[in-house]
Amino acid sequence: MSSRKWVGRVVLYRRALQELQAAGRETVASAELAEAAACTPEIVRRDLMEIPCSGSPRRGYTVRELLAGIEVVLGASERMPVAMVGMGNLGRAVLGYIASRDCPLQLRAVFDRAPEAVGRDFGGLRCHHVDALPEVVRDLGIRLGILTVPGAEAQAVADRMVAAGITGILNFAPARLALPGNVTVENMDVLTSLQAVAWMSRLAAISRQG
Amino acid sequence: MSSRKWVGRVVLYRRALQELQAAGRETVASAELAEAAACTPEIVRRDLMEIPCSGSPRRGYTVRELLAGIEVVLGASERMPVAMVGMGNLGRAVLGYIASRDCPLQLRAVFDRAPEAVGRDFGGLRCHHVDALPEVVRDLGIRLGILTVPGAEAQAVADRMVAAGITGILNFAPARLALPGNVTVENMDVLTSLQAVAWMSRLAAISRQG
DNA sequence: GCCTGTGAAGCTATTCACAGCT
DNA sequence: AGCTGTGAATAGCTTCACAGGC
Repeated sequence: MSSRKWVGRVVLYRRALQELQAAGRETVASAELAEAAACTPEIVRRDLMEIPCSGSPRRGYTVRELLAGIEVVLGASERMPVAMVGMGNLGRAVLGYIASRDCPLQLRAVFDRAPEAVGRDFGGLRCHHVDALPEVVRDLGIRLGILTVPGAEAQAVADRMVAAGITGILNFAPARLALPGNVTVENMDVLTSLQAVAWMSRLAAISRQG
Repeated sequence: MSSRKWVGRVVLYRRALQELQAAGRETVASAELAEAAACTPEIVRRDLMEIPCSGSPRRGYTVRELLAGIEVVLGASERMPVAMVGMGNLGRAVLGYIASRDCPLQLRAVFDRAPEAVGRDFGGLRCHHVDALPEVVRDLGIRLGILTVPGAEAQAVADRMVAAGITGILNFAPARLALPGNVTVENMDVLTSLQAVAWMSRLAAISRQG
């Protein structure tokens, strides 16, 4: 039951729990977490069966215990190192997200190809030329990469990432990468998602009136 | 069978077909489209059952016919108008995607709250103050919105979008929006996806060695 | 009374298998 | 021989229903 969907929801539970903890709350019911993750209480309870914790009837789950359990399972305490290639608008925007407090990953190296970007400082990291990717990634033992380069360059850069030892890629380019099966790819395809909302909302409108 | 997943794949077929057409190809097999969309030939063939087209054995599908069929079904020829709120790094990055040739949607209005952004030109559009959202969206008949504001402001801005008549939102803020059921929301949650790749790739590594 | 934990049913999406056409 | 089109089987996820504890 540790599927992609499961992780996505658990990350949302974690986020909600952090807010609850900051607000001083001690316990929480599955229904409340369900609201935060836009799912049902049953799903929440099933998801939490994979987490070392137990809720008590009438009171719900202990915020502190649940949060600790989630962080153990997700390995959130490890601050896994990440590399990013492509420091345009998008790269800099993503940089902002990763710097946010509740991100359990740590950006350790950034790369670009453009001479005006190389050597510059981004979020405290000096931008390397993308040719340095193999050494840097290997030296720092980085396994995770974020791809924020233009679509035409995505495949080539991804190949170099994989050659350097990266096994997980968050791909923002509007292209499906062809990579070995042992590499996990998550696509953040803005154009596809935008067309999907357009279609889904139109569909909803049609089925409502029809 | 016109689900969210279906649209996502059809958009990818469309993209692949455009490239094939540009390259002068006349026919294409389901296996080739499957590769482009990272799925199986069977899925492609089932997906295409919703499209007005027919493949012929031994030759496959006619690129031109299939492309035309997809554009009819997706309504890609309409150039549906879109509004965007939040013109920071992220907003400007997304602007670049939407301007790309194969995006069948048209950005018609952009908004921000910051005085230094309001009045500025972004991709040929003069940035409005977010307070003008109701009139502008209503006047232009916009139904689709892109939310690229910081997480803390996302819910408030989304509420205003919905009040102004928007029924589909592409949400980049790391927060689940609470909106009426008739509004379609697609979440592009960078932090969640990043943690998902981290987990999935770690899981793959464990199951490979274990 | 209220909330958790979970078997069982139901649903959706994908894969298998293969008939049919050119 | 090669590729489409599709019934049937399967797998995965979600919802239903309810027993059990505080």
